[in-house]
Amino acid sequence: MDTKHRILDEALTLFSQKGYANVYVGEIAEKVGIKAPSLYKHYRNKQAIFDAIIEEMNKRYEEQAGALNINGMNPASDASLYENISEDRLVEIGTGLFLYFLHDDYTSRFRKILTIEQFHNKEFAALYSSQYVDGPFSYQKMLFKLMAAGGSFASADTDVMTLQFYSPIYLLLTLCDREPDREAEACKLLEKHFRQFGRIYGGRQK
Amino acid sequence: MDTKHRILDEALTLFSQKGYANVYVGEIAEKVGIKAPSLYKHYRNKQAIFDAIIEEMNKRYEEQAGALNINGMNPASDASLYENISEDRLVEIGTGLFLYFLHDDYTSRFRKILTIEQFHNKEFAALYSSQYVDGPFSYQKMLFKLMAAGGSFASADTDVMTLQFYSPIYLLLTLCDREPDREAEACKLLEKHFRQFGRIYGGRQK
DNA sequence: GTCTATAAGAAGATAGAC
DNA sequence: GTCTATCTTCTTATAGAC
Repeated sequence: MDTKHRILDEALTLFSQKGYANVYVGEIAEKVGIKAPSLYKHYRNKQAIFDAIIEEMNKRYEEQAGALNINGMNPASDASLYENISEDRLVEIGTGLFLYFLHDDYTSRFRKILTIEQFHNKEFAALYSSQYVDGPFSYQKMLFKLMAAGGSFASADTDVMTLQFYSPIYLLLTLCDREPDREAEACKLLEKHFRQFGRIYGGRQK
Repeated sequence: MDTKHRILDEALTLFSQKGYANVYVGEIAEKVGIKAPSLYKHYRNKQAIFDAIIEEMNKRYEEQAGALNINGMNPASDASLYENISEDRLVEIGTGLFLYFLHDDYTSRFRKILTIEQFHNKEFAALYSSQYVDGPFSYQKMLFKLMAAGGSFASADTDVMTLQFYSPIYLLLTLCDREPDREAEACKLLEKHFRQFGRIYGGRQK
């Protein structure tokens, strides 16, 4: 990894731990193994480093959407995958979503930055909501609609179903961001949630 | 309100909007209507203002517990209130919990500070979890146990029930902290959640 | 591209008059 | 208790040698 990327990487880590204002340029430089002035050969100023992180994040968001098989243009194409779904598959989807968000190297650090900076301006607030509320919601809601259509799931109000399915994932995700030691506890509770959710809303099992 | 308290109040507002590091002593002083040096007659330094906020918060936490009728020493004394409970009462409890946390003047500002500062040190992380995860959990869990004992509610796994009941409140609370404009949307969704939760777990109606 | 030296400015805090 | 003036320190950023 070249110096420019290593600066971005160390800055991302530091910003995610302390927030933008508490990280000094000299601190980033030290982690990279250079002196502060050298850093200005790669980025115009401190803000430019932060902007580059945001930009990189936006780039990865596209890829992430792809990785999660979201296809906003043609959701019907994914239908076959979810029409007939078992309770185990539900646990698998939920756990996958949880562990992906929790452990993904870049995503998890960036989520912490958004958490810290969310009240600073509306852009950050909107970005946070889009990534950790509205995005997962519309994705999950789409799945439930497909599952209901396939007959393997109850066709209750999908908004509420989605809220009840995703909210525990969200709560435990933010809990583990804050206290990583509680991951095992969270996973145990989460699996119980998925099983019970499956019992409540699950229709004909395949 | 005397100057000392007004300093605390303005500092609380500013810290909750920008975080500790982004608020300057002169800024707090300006809001109060004095010059920065005058502020040092009331508090030893900037950190002392922050510490006073934490202390005040701890004091209010006790009162809050009282307001919510938590009686850890003798939970049975509250039993009569919850033994026979209707779906409407459930909505009332949930909405009350949500609106109390969302709008309480001091609580809501302090929650934002905790949100911003939660990754700074373990004390803040523990405080956040205690106030917005473990506290509400144990309170709500106690209620469900009483309700199950009273026969008005299913006696399912109370941990999962509590998670499924409270997580949507938590998610929508953090959403409204971030985007206050979405409060109406959140309340609508929340009521649907409570009704559906009541249908799922509600036993004999009274 | 990295360094040392240093400028420029911001922010916390103190001194001492009123 | 509040003010103006000032000190000190910290932090960003630049200049210019190598």
